[in-house]
Amino acid sequence: MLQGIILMEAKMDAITHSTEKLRQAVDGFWDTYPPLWRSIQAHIRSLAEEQFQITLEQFHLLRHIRRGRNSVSALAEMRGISRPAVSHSVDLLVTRGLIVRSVDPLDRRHVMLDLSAAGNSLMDTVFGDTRQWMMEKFAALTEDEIEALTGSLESLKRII
Amino acid sequence: MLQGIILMEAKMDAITHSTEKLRQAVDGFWDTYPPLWRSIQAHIRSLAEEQFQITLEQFHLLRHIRRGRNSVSALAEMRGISRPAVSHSVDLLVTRGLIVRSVDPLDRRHVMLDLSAAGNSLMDTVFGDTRQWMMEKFAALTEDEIEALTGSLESLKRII
DNA sequence: TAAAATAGTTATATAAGTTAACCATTAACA
DNA sequence: TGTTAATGGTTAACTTATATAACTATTTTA
Repeated sequence: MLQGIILMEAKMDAITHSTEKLRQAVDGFWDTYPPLWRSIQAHIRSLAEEQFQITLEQFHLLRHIRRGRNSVSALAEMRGISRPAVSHSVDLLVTRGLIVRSVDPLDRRHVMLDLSAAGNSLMDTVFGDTRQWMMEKFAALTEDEIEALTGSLESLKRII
Repeated sequence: MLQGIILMEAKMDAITHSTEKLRQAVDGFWDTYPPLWRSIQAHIRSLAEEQFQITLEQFHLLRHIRRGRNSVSALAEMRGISRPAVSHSVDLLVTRGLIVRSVDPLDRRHVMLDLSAAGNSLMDTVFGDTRQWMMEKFAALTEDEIEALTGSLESLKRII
């Protein structure tokens, strides 16, 4: 009986310990990622708006189209917004000549979206520039830190 | 001279190597962070909208006010948006009774923003719930991974 | 003390998002 | 096979979030 209590206490200690580390990771996340993400977004926004007159949201739509999400529904799910919202933004991007709509002959309900040549070159520029900028930022880390970061990103990707 | 060329090649190898790792980290970031952030935002959005009828943007304003960014200008800078945009959103939140405006007696240009009791309790609920949810997600990682993650977050925070 | 800077709001406009209602097409099934 | 249900997308009407420009009030500065 006494042994049982001791074991239980040991176990509770372990749980408390682990919970504390989890909480630390979560709080670290909130301290770090939102500001980092905001600075990346700010960089992209100024590039995209100044050089190409598109908004950040439009950039993200183009990004997803480039990665193969080529229907309104898929984009809506990916961005967590409604289909009408995507439809509307797609309108703007088609008007600006950055994407093209075409009907899928295999399922005529489905509208296929693709980047135009202009859209592709815009993305090459914005993404290439942003990657360079991020690499310069990350270059302030040591080799070990970079490796640890890459590993942590892999871990996170697994649990999404 | 020959030795010089060999050294140079060795150095270029080293640079290429490091650049490759940097690029890998940056690409890993883009593969991981946006979907993770999106899922967190989706969680908060449904909580905030369903239980409290506030938008995600409003939640983030409340979050910054709670963390001590108590002026329109500070919030605008923090969120990377214009002061009128903040001013407008603050109006909505004041109307909903979640924050209170008061004039700083030391500088009467400055409007001080604070969470009301209702605003604080809303944030306790939403943030507490979200933290719990994230801890459950992170619990799928091993102890080592959690420690590596916390370390990586520290590294990133340093370079923002 | 006049001019400049700072903090915020108001006015006006656009983009981005919502839900509801709708059309066209395809799939399901009785 | 012909009706019904489901899917993919758009349109309509509305709200929220954002911008820039112009403004008021206050404080700082030269």
